[in-house]
Amino acid sequence: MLQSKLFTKTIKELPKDETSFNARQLIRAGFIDKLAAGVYSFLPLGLLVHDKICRIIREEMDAIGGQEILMPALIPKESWAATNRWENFDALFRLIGGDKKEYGLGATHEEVVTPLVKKFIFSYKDLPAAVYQIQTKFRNELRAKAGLIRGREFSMKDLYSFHADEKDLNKFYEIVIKSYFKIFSRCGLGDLTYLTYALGGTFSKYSHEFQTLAKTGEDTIYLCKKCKIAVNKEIIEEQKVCPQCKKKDFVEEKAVEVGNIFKLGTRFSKPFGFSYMDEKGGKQDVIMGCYGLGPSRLMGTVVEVCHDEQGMIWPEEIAPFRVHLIEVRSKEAKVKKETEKLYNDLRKNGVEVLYDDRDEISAGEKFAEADLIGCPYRLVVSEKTLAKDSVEVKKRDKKEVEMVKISEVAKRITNNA
RNA sequence: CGGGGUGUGGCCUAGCUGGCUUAGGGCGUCUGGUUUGGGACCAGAAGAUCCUGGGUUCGAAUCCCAGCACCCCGACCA
Repeated sequence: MLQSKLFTKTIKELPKDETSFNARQLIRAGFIDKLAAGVYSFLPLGLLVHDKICRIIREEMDAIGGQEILMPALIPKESWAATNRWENFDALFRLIGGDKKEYGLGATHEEVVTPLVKKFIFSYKDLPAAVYQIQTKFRNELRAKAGLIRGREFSMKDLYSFHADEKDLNKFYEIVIKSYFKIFSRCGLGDLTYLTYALGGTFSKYSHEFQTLAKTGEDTIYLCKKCKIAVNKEIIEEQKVCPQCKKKDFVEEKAVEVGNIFKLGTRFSKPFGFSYMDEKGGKQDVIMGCYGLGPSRLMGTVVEVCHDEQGMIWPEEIAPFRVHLIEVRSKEAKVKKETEKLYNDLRKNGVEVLYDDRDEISAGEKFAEADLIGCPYRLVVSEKTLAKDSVEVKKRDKKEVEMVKISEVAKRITNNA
């Protein structure tokens, strides 16, 4: 993309109505814009990151047999009433339609997905099944905070699985855990994210959270370094030992909850009468699991964790562009010509490039913006580099710069070196 | 929902013990010129319901009351 065509701009001052690092940086760099507390627009750069996270999630969900669907956000009161959540779900946005009909905006979708899947699944032969969606969720938080970490409107991937028995659910549940770790690794948070035991499973003793270590995190977890798993506050207050090694050798850490998975059992299949016929012709309740992961929150978490004083440092797979190509303005037409050529050449090689082709902007300003935006590779073309028939290559997370022959740049960048 | 803080051009802000404010500065924007490897420089210009409503006063951005919005701490978080 040509940066001269990008309608957003970066700003020098931090927004005063935000304190969280992720919101400040993302607003400053033109990735998002705030409309109201906990409600943000995604601008071109931010949407690119968000969509890349979603793409990774889709790939990993598809890989474990998840089938993507899209459910409505406008959910009639009757659906919620079936599980007594119309009255009991504090964070539900409730609204009234023109015909006085009441609706709740989708905060979670068990009440929709269960009757939906029930229409198609009747037999043990139809099980197991797993469906997921990526959709905007609404939660009427009493207090939105921390930028993208806790909004009132946010994106969420929710996967629901349906099984003939508990054993099959348990098997799939473990597969999802592995899949989630792949997702977090690909998003650059692999080393910082820990499976965390939490209460709240209606069918099993525990639910599980995925907690990413971050100094600015709102959660406190207790990490068992030996087992590489953690427990949350509820657990440590109840039993004070690691569920795995049964020792209480914990390190207290701040973290952000980036995912949460539950074994639901029959909690939703029972009220909706979702059962199946087993091999002997008997009627059995369907056993369910649900698995949440928020792309927008994940994006905010990455910013909290991956940055330096100059700006963001996007992990390669979710960066808005792989390369930020900077043309240092020159009186010699050659510089623009060569940079344009390189831009086209890189794109032909499948490299995503943000090309700072603006004529009026000083080199220093371009560098500062490149650091702020945080693409993994910065390429600089100038009279200086062209004198050596080269391009300057710098990785965002490294200090060193390297001169690379123009003819070899595309290879160098695509090779992941 | 309890407690605290903040609200001034698009952004960051000064002014806030009332009058010297025709609301000052910086960023950004526009015009002209100079610059050209780390958010450049000079000159000029445009751009403001001082959050909203009410009150006190000869006079309110400034004081009082009410409301709204945003941020932070706590509570809450299927």
